[in-house]
Amino acid sequence: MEFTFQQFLKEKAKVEPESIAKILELVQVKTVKKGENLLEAGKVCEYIYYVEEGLLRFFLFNEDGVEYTVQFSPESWFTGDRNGFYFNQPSHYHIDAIEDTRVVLLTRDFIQKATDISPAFRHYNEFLLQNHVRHLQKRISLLISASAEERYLDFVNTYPDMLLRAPQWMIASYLGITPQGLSRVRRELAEKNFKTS
Amino acid sequence: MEFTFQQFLKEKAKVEPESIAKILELVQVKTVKKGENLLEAGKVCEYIYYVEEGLLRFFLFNEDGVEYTVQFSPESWFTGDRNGFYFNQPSHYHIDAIEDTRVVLLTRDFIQKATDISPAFRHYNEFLLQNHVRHLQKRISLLISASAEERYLDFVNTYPDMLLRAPQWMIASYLGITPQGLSRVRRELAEKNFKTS
DNA sequence: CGCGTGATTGAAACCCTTCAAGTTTAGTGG
DNA sequence: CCACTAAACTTGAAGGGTTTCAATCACGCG
Repeated sequence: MEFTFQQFLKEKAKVEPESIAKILELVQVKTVKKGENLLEAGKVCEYIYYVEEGLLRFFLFNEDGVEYTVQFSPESWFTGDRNGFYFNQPSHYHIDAIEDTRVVLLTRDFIQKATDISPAFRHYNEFLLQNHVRHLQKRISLLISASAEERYLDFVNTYPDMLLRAPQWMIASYLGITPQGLSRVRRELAEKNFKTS
Repeated sequence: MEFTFQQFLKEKAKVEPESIAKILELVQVKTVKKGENLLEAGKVCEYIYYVEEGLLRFFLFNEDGVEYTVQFSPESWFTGDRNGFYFNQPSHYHIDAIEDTRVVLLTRDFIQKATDISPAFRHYNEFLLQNHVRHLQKRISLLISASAEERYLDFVNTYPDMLLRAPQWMIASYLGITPQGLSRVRRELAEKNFKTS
């Protein structure tokens, strides 16, 4: 489950071995308890977070006070308001811990230095951003064209363990439906599977 | 209306004057007539397109053959399947010309060279990607939380001239509603405005 | 003129929400 | 470890927004 930043640098980003120690010197680690907050709307997002262990949620409130979950970030994922971070502007988003979580904090300065030190890190950072775009585009396609049931099935496929780790109302808020709506979708799927099995 | 790639490099990207000629040497210009195709699903997107004049549409078909417009690209916008382009993979998307259009073709090789030649270009390229992310996030927020009417009003605000340039059914497919749905939204808004004026 | 495409309108159907209960589950203090 | 409470989940009924289907209207173009 756990996947440290060091492992990430070595195995995923394939950072040059001689650079790994240099990069690790530059980061801070922080632990937060379940329910604690890492970013709130109105503040500038000062870090990109790498999740070593635990689970974070990236979300926002609309003007009626209703929550919308934008992203779940389990182990080995990055999160943060990349836009507010990049443009140095107050964020519209919140980040909370759904479980006790250990994160690595990446500052603007860190990313500057790490991309200078390591071409592999620079490339992987670019890859991450491209991947993020791909993820967002898929989400838009689903929201435009798929029913609540289809979106739920896709979610289960993409995040198989999230059902066990996040409450259902958060998942509903990710899918863009109400908790009651999700409850019904699940019941209907259960009935279908019962009939066909 | 028209905004050439040269003007873009100079005024928007603020490319170093001595680099502009070098960069311009590396690009090709292409013209397409209304209705012609620049990219189709299944093929690898070989170019990022800069629109000097005209209007392009970036869209996809779902499995039922229904079209969904992902993005409109008028003058001075970039388009292309950045993901397929970056990962060198077949695209899921199509790009068609809605009007007679003149585009500048940017290859992978070009972007590599231009970012080497000009730090300003590299920065602006990164800025574009970040901006793209911002745009996608806003679209997701709207799709999750806003009604068809709210999405339409936001669209009119963002693309004021698109109503005159693109047929209504394309706009509907961008908003994630049916052409009939959009027609009704427009009628209801017209009735409201009539009452309050 | 006649054809095709796009826009509009009406009626019925459908998906999902809202509101208002209940039921279950999880956490807390005794 | 149990009892209590709050939060999460489920369920039903009614309602709203949007789609679907079908018909009609409007317009540009060969």
